[in-house]
Amino acid sequence: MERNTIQRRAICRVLEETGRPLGPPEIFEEARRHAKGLGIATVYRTIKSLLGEGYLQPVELPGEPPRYERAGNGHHHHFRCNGCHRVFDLEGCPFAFKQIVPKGFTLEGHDLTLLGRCAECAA
Amino acid sequence: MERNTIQRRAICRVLEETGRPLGPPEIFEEARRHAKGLGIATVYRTIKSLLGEGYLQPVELPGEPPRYERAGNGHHHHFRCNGCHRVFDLEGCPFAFKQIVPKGFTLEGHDLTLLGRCAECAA
DNA sequence: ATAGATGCAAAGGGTTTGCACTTGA
DNA sequence: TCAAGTGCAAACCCTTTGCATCTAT
Repeated sequence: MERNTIQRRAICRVLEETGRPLGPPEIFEEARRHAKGLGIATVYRTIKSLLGEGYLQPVELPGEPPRYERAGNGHHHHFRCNGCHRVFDLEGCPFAFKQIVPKGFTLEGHDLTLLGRCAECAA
Repeated sequence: MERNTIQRRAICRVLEETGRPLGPPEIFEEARRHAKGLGIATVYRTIKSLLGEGYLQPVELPGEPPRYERAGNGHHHHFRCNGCHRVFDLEGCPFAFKQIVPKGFTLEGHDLTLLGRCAECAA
């Protein structure tokens, strides 16, 4: 992936503008509007390439297919709305997870997802 | 699912004896040893049935296919070993997640997975 | 001009379903 | 006995890959 193609620009633009983690189908739908005839295979290939470049990072939520967001926002977690199923970034992680780790186990990382209703869906 | 078949007994037994969340392939492999000729479709069908009965509950970890464990152990979280990739139950959840929820959002639940090395793999 | 990128269609991998056969009650 | 349950194979869905064509440089 070295060329600056219409398809690649469209995909990056969607991810920039949306500002929240998106899955391949969502990216496909949106990017297609800026790149007529876009194929789903190109979306998958471009995501893979952008991951390799460090432009994107995967957002894996329990029980859901992977989403992707712009990399470089530091350590953070996510909130998934039970109403619209959109995913939002959360800031801060002031939790001492080590206290529930069994003896002998070594803690190397963690994944936290909060669930509920976003501001729009709570209303 | 009303009959007490060899296949069903084998599947339940594996889940009982292992005591940690298992995925369909893992269940299939083990249960096959107690039920010759067991088909993978039966594993999926039986899991679905056992979920419906409340005998099993799903364990969804980020970026991984679903596992299943016996239901009824109350609220808890999981630890996935980066060495052997097995998943263990954790006890306790003394965390105030609400403090990182944005204004206007309503918190209804959470998923927490700790990652690291189990006692065996840490050694 | 030409290697990289794309679109289409076919192939993969995991899960579900249709159907004839088997089996528990 | 006979409907629930099973095994097999085909169908599905999402993702990846092969290949001829297109295109950014």
